[in-house]
Amino acid sequence: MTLPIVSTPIPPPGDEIELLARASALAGYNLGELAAHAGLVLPADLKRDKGWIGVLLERYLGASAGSKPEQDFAAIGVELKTIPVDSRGRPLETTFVCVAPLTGNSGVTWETSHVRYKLARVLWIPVEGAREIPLTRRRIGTPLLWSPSPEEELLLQNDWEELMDLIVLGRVEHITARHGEVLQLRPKAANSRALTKATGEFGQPIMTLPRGFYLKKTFTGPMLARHFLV
DNA sequence: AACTGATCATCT
DNA sequence: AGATGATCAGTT
Repeated sequence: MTLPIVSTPIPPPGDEIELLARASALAGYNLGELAAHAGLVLPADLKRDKGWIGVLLERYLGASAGSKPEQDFAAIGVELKTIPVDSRGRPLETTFVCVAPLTGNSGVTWETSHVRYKLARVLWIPVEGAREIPLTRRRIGTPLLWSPSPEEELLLQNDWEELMDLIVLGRVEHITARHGEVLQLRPKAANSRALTKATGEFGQPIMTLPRGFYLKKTFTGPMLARHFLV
């Protein structure tokens, strides 16, 4: 297996087969090898570069880079997610999905939600994430091209509806990360001083911490496990 | 081990 | 301010 040339931006994949082939070709390489081959300087750790691995893999796979509110592979409708895993392939972190809308939610439904859109088709790439492993030696795992099963989608929908109901009812500040079986709502902000508009208990406008939807490890764990078992 | 709030970089 | 890419680190 040989690494693709990445010194020049590589074109988006034409279809899922091509995308999966590119991702599969990266499996087994470590971050030091991929960084060197791409001519990038690997950070000492991820403390100040939390999205570094995601950006690196975007580059190798031909994702439309940057911060556009679109899927990573818009043309083929696929989202890319790297997920840090332990030695047994279990997730080490929750997975950010998208920012939660805290205002203007009258009439929003699961069918039209950003969560459903983002998760409709995801290329999961596990990456060794144990902190004992130096960043340079952490290896890329086998990719998984995934869509939620009917059961998984129902779990997601139920949680999304529960959380959105609370938001609409002005109870966003009462929501904890325990609400939801598989989806949780937590801060997603530059820092604790960042505020956004929301609706309060009495329907009044309030300023609160921006929130995001995250997939719990109890969701992504079994999802990955099933894949690597089969 | 899960939860929880906080945080970092970059771009539009 | 809010989107992209997420992980850190203390507490329970």
